Amino acid sequence: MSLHLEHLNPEQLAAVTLPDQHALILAGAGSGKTRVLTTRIAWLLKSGAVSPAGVLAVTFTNKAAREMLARLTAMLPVSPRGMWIGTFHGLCNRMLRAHHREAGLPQSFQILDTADQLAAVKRLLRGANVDEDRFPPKDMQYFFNARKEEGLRAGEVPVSDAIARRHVELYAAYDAQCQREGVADFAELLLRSYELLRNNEVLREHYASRFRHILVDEFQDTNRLQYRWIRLLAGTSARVFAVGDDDQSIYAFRGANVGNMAEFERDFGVQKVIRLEQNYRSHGNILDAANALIAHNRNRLGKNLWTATGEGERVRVYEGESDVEEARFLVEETQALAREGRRYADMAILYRSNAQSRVIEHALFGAGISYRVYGGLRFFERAEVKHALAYLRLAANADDDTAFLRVVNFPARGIGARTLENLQDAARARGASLHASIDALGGKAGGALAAFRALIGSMREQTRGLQLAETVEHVVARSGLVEHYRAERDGADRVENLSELVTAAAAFDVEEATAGLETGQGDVEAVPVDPLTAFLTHAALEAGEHQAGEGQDALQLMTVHSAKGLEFDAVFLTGLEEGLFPHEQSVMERDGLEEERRLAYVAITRARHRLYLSFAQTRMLHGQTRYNVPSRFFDEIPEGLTKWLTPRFAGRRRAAVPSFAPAQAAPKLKGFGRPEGAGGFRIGQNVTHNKFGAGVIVDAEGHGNDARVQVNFGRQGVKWLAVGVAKLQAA
DNA sequence: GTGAGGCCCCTTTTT
DNA sequence: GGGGCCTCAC
Repeated sequence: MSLHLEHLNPEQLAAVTLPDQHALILAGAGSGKTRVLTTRIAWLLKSGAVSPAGVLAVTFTNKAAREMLARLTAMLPVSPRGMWIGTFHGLCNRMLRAHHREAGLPQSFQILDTADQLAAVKRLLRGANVDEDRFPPKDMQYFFNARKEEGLRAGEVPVSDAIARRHVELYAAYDAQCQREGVADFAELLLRSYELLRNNEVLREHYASRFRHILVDEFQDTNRLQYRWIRLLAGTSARVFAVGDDDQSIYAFRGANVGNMAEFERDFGVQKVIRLEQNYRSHGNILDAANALIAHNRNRLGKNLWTATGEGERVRVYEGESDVEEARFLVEETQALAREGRRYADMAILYRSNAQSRVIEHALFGAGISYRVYGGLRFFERAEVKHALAYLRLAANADDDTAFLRVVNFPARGIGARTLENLQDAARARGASLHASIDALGGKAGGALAAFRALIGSMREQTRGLQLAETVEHVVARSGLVEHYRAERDGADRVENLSELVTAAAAFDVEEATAGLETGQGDVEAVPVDPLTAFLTHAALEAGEHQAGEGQDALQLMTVHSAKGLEFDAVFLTGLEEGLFPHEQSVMERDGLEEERRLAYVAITRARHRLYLSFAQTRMLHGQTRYNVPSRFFDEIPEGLTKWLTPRFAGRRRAAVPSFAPAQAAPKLKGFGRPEGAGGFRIGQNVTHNKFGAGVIVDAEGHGNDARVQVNFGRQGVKWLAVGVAKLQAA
């Protein structure tokens, strides 16, 4: 076994070879975090401190788990089987399947993804006659998940007023509905697994004595419940090795709690905090820009990245007149880089929000540059695939009401809203599932429902004993989905995806997916595995890689969030405008600006050799033109590190431009379409005012000297000024 | 019961 | 500008 310890720097080596104790590793961007994590595991095994079965390593994404597994496999002489390596949800799922009885779940319980959960919540609210304007389904979904992530069941949530009481009642009803239907949402996987360990001493002791070493990746992204789960699992004897970077915490909005890092230090009495500060990715100027920016955050554990690779090029800055101009610049510049011999796949265009990609895509498409957009719908989330999966879920468990409602009338088979309302009433009255309540309805509607029940029944019968792929093929064929989509104008892709689903089932390795689940007879963790359930679980927990364009030389487009963990030779960080980045809605939130700054930090540290920052004076967003002020983040990067490709702020007196300036959406031009309308001024023009400083005209009315213009002065506010009175000057 | 057109809203995202 | 959802007309 070759660990190549000689290639590690002193801090990395210290982390890898740390004696038997808890540790917190503050691993800066590009500091070799994954390498340290995997080498640590290999070192523990090699030194005989632990056997593979005593190791549990947990990550956030399937991708990170796969990466870790691949590196370990390459490093170890033996297969890493026996170790528990996976995502929080994957590991909790595994535990719940093994101990489903103790956890109070059916062995083949189904997992609701976010969309399934929302559908289930809507159904609940409608059934309970809840006013959806007062209790929006999305808000309720958020409420349930937030409580679960705090580890609270309905009975434990403090109630202060009537509204809160209603929330809690609905929370209880939602959980009861899930329980009745034998389904669990994502947060439930964690909470149920946590409760299982908490309430069952035998199991807790079993796992506490099994896992000697627990390693946690991206620790800054853990939420409170995940942290408590780790604490419980570690018990008093396991050692926890937590790796994270508080400066890269960008998921507070979905419950991540950076505070877990400090809490971990305290709760576990961590003796050793190791900082990995040498960056192996970026050139000096890029790193200095990142460091200078993040230094503006107050709440930091403190860390300063350095590099031995030299300062490299300056950070290039570009100002466009419009988003279209900015996109044109991106096209020209990436083409120029390509001519110099760089691969498009080594360049990335990053943006704050997905809506920004459209203009860029349009320009790239026009120029014939092949590109790949990350994010968006993934394979198992596509409507047609989810429909097919719903039929499969019903074949496995006919009481799955979410799946039932999804396809009972898709393709259309004459079962309308009225019929379903009646059926739901009947089911509620009996406390039974929809499927089990079909007999309650007679007449024509009852007949159509009975036919559907027969279809599901025959799917179940006829797939008994078949291989997984045959099962999927049979169910897809009988569902009528293929005929339905064939008849649609643009249905070809969907038909294609349905056959792709059969292929995915054939390629699905049941053995691998369930490795270690079916252990020896009498083993406490043993669990019989049904391939269909394994496949459906895989579909829910791993929505599928973004397909298409993998491996070809395509320019990479993605949000800053999805760029985390990746690196590129050249990075274009676009749309650096107040209101967009930092986003106006974040600026309002507590600690929101700091998270935006960390986001910018993550973006900047993705670049190896070359970094571009760009912004535009005007941008079309949500169908309206907005006139923007450059991002305050420009003020936070020392001038000496940058090189402006356009005149610095194009004549704007940057110093006077305030750092808080929510972007203004300009109303439709009120008879003010001509460029020189209001006393020589035009919308979008930069102006200065003696008292308010620099600003930009966002609206106007009237003509000549009677005209009034609305000016966005950023922090000084937005003012209407009479052109004839206010001494406005063109900037 | 079904499909077409109107209306609303609009960060970030993994499991 | 555009996608999802709802209402309305057949």
